[in-house]
Amino acid sequence: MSLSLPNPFQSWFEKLASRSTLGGQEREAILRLPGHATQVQSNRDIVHLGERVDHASLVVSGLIGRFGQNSEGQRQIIAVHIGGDMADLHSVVAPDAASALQALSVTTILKVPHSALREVARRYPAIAEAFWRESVVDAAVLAEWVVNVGRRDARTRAAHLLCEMACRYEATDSDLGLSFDFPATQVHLADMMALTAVHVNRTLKALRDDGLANVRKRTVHILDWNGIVAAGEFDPTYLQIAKPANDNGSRLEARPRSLQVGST
Amino acid sequence: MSLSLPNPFQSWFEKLASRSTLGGQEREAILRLPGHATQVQSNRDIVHLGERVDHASLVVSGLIGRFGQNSEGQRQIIAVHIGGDMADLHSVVAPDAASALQALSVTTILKVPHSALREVARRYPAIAEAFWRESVVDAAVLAEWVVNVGRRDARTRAAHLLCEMACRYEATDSDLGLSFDFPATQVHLADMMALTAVHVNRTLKALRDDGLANVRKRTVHILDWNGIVAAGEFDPTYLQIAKPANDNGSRLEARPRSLQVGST
DNA sequence: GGGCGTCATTAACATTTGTTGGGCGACAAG
DNA sequence: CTTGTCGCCCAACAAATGTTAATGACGCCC
Repeated sequence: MSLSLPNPFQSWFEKLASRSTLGGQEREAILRLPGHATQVQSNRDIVHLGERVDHASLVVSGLIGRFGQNSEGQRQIIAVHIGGDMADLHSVVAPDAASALQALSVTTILKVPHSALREVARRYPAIAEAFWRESVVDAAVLAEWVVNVGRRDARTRAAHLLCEMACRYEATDSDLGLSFDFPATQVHLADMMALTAVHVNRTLKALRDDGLANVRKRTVHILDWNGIVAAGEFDPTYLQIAKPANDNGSRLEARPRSLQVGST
Repeated sequence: MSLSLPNPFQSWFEKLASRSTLGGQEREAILRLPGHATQVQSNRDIVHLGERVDHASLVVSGLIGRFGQNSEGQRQIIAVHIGGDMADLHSVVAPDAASALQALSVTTILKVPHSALREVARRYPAIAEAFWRESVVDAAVLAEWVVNVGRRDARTRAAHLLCEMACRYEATDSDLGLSFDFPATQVHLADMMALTAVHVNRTLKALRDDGLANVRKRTVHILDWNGIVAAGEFDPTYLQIAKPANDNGSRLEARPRSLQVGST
């Protein structure tokens, strides 16, 4: 299980460095960033809708959801963030929150001042570019969510979400590919997938009955990776997760349907 | 109608400058960017899925859609871009296209080399930040689309889309607030709203019958702005469109439901 | 150890949206 | 002028998902 949470900035840096070229100086600058640790209870706002923030939130452990503007009680989770994710890096350039950030479980975050982030970005252009690229990757995930919610039926949608989370958890710890703690209730899942909670229940039952995945007690067990990838029409390229150097480090066989990341 | 398309870079610069602080030098740098004009026929790809591009596409006139990865024939439009939009600025930091770009009507674009964009970003940190911010605003629009597709019924969804487009067209030309050319077919609209074309037809008829909007012949006429804003639960803040200096320049009364952009 | 709240589960029924199939008008090509 | 295509429009029926309501399991607090 490795001794989780070594230094939150460490794992964030690794994620940045897997997508952007960053040197030793940049590494030092990231690792020396200031941060204020905070623990948040389940279903409590981390950032309120419309609030102007002066810091970004790095998730240390737990689970965070970004909630879209709900009109008449209807909520929609726009994105989720797990340990190692900077949940609102974009707030550095857009401090007026257009959506709320809420803990989906007991979560500990590190509040990182915008001023410090701007400072490292100003000083190291490679970091500025890496920050921009992270925002772009977040947008790519968002785009995939539009497709998921818009054009896939409940079963496919659920399978796709589970595949995405499996890949993301595995990227933080290669042990977590097929079995990971995902502390979201069925109501939360409903808000992610744009379904009702009871239909989520029906759908998860179907996946369980088909031997694809067991989502229970806030833990996800993938029982048949190839099966659930097929059921979810899942292609991980949009996540822009670099392949681990030793490719048997991954329990998850990528199976792109139509495109391959260029390797030149 | 103003003499449309003065200099495409001019209108793009104005949009950038409305959200970011850019000075005279930055202005010059943007205006002097190189660009290769191209005309694209309706329903032709501008960027293919998986293609690696070395330029971004600035829309001069017409309409462009970004298409999500469709699995089994099902298509989903993730975003649309009108004149004055840089359709894939994000490709500068993520050149492998995760989604296709397609013209929805006869469209003319300006291909701007990534090298030139990187150059101005490297040279002017304020431009680098402005580019990042544009990507963040695009992501905010995407987030709103997730909500729209996920949590609003067909009627609300259509009204919301029309409101969004009205605001965006008006931002490019204040005459275009209540009546604008929107050359998307009902099939395109279906792909934007995650409905079938026949249900789009039903829905537009309902909006017409209710005296809210007339969408016909690829032209949109908003008949009752307050009515359609209410029907679409529309709050324009996510678009991050600055208010014009003389506030009676706008035919569109913003009517935020729950939050106001900070004005300090 | 009992009571209480949250979460998961299921059933019966209601509603929205999709599907199929057809017709009509505009327009371009022959 | 004829034919074919495309886009819009509509109706009848089918399927997916939402709604409401009830129950049981579990953990927490007093």
